[in-house]
Amino acid sequence: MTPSSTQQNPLIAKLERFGPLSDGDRAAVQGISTPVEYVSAQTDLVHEGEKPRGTLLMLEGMAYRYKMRASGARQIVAYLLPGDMGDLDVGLLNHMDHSVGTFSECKVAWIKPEALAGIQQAHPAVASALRMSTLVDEATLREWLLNVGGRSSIERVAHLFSELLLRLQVVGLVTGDSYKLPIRQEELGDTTGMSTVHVNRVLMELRRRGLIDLSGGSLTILNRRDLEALAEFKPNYLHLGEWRAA
Amino acid sequence: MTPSSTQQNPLIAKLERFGPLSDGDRAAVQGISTPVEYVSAQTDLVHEGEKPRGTLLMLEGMAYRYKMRASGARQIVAYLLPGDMGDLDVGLLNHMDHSVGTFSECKVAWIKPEALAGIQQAHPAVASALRMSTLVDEATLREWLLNVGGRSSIERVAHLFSELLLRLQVVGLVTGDSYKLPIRQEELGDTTGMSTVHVNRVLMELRRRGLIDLSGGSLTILNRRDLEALAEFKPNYLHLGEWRAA
DNA sequence: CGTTGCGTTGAGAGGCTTCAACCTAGGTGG
DNA sequence: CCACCTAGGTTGAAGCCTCTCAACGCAACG
Repeated sequence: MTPSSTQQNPLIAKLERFGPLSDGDRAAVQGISTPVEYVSAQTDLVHEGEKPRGTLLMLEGMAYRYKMRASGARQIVAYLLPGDMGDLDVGLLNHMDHSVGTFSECKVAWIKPEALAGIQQAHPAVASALRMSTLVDEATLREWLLNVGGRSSIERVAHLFSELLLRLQVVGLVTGDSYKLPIRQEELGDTTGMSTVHVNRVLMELRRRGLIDLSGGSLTILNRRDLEALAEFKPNYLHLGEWRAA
Repeated sequence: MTPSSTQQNPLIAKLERFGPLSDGDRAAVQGISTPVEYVSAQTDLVHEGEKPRGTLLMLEGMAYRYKMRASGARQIVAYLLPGDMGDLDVGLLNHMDHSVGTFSECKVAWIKPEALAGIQQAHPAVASALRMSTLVDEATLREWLLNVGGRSSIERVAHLFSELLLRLQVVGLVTGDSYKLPIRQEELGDTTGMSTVHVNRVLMELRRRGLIDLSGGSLTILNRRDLEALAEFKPNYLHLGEWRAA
C-alpha cells in the first residue's frame, strides 16, 4: 500500500456530499483522522464480544463487518470502504455484537469517543454530516436485507457491484467504470447468501452477458445501464446530493 | 384498542434497560410521548420518497418498515414494537428511503426534531439510552440479514419468534411465554424472504414439533429452550442489561 | 347464506446447494 | 531455471429445498 498523503481524505470527500463544509470543518475532520495504522489483508480489526476500542475510520483498503454462526458459516453484513466509519456511539457498548475483518491491506484510524464528541460540538456541519452518514449505513443495511431476502442470485451480485461503483465514486476510487475489488468469490458468497460455486456461475453469466469484466482484482462494468437495470438499482438510499436538492 | 393510561410508557421501560433514569428523566420521556395518535391496522404511517414528518414513537400496536420492489414484492426490514422509535436524526433527510406500515391498530406519537434535541441536551442519561437504542436497531438489522442470508426457513421463523419474545418481554407484553402476534403468514413471508405457502408449511412443522402454538392472533412458545436452540438464538445483539454488566 | 380473507394442502418445476474433480497462475525451493 | 505446491477459480452431476400454481377449507361478516 502506498500512503498517499497528497490524496484527499476520503472521509472529507464523503461528508461533503451531505452538506457544505468550511475550511475549519475540513481541518477538524483531518485532525481526527490520525494517528493512522496499517493492517494487513485477511486480519480481524474487531472481534465480537470484545469491548470496542473506539470508532473505526477507514482511510484506504476494504474491510467488512461480519457475524459467525455456530456451524462456522459467516455472514458478511456490510462493506467498509475508504471514508466509511464505525458507529459514532459505539463507545456506549461493552461488547461488540459483530466482528470486522479486512479484505485487503488497510490504512485506518481509531477515533476516541472524546475526540468524536468534541468535533461534533465544535463543528455542527460535521456533526450533521456524520449523523447523515450513519443514517446511510443503516439504509444500506436495509437495502442489503432486501437484496438477500428478495432478489435472485444474479440480481444480488449485480446490485452489490452497482452499489460499490457509486460508493467508490464518491471517494474518487473509480476510473471509468472500473474499480479495485480485492474480494474472493467465497467472500462474495458470504455477502450475498450464496454458495461459492453459485457465485462463480453467476459471475460467468454476467460476463457472458457482457455486463462485467472481473479479473486481476479489478472489476470493470462494461454496461452500467444494463447492470443497474438488472439489479433494479435505485441509489436513493445512499442519499447522495440530498442537500443540493433541499 | 384500549388506551391504557395506567400502564407504563413502553419507551421508559425500554430505555431503563440501557441505564438508570431519574424521575426527571422519566418525566421528560413521558413529555415527548405526546400528543398521541391512533392509526388503524394495515395503514401506512410513512411513505418512501416523502419528507419525514418527525421521529415516530410506537406506544401500542405493531408496525413494520418495508421496501417495495418494482415487481410489487415487498421486503419487511424491521418490526416496530411498543417502545420502538424511528431514527433520531431522520430530520436530516429530505426523502424517506423506506415506508412504514401498521400490522395492527397503533397508538403512536410524532416527536419533533426540536423536542428530541432538547431532551438530549437536558437529559444526558436519556440521550445515551436513546443512542443505545439506535445501536440496537442497527444490530437487529444485521441479525436479520444473517437470518435471511444464512439460516434455513424453519430456523428463520424460529429466530424471529425468539427475538420477538425477548423484545416484547422488555416492554411487559409477554404473559408466560405467550404474546399477541397480529401478523399474517403473508407478512411473515415478506419478513423472512419466503413464500406464503412455505411459511405455512414451516409453521405446521413448528407445531408438529411441539415448539409453538399459533392461533387467534396469539403465539405461545411451548418449548422456549428448544425453539431458541433451533434458531441458534443468541440475544447479545439486543444489548439488554449491558449497563449492569459494566 | 353467499362472500371474502386467510390458512392449508398437493403436485410439479426449478434455482441453488453439495460433492467432487479439474484447471490455472503465482510463489517457492531445489 | 524448472518442478512442485497451493490458493482460488471453473465445471459437471445429482439432489433437495423452496417456489409457483392451483384447489380447497373455514370462520367471520353482512
